[in-house]
Amino acid sequence: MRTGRIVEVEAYGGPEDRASHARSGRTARNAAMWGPPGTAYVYRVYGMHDCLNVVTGPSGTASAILVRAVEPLAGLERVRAARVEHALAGRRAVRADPGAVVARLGRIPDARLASGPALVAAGFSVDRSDDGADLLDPAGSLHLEAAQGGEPPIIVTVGPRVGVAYAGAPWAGAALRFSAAGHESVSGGRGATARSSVAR
DNA sequence: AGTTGGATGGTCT
DNA sequence: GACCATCCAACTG
Repeated sequence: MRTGRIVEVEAYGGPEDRASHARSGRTARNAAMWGPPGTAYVYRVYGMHDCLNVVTGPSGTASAILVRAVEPLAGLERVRAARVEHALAGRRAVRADPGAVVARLGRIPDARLASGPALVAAGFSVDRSDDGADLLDPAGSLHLEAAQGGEPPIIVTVGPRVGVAYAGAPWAGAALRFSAAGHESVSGGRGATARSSVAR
């Protein structure tokens, strides 16, 4: 069993949101976005990375949040093993020298095993076969749970969404990215950078 | 420490 | 045929 705490998300709206996959209306790829709240929307980007979204708006509105980063809480070695498995299944160049990949992944700090949208999917073995899944079903192999409590509280930082400059104003700059301030597991390359960016 | 470019394929124009 | 809701290695300074 792998569990983790979501520490970074981005909000995407329906067809009116020029940065949303729903901007061109309903297609085969984004059909899950129009499902009921709690539906998983999993898409592939840049030809190799899968990303997990959770539908948030009512059926037919296509609102969803992208899960950008997770703090692994349990099953850490399973998460790490999934990262290795995913890497070895991927690029041909990687398969040529698997030892180096395994070594590199072995050095990743626990907190950074799922510190990016594609890393969340890799670490928790989410792929497009999960597209359309009901994340509110406690019996589902992939599902959301309420926080157990006892965790340090999160202070939320807001900012613009990543990688959507093409959308233009006001969508590109809209403050729709929400992350745990100073949290080690948020995306952004280096944990040190993420921490210092909120220092004061 | 910061920047650049390659990998890689589905989707939309 | 262009464009991506990305990641990482290999550069430069």
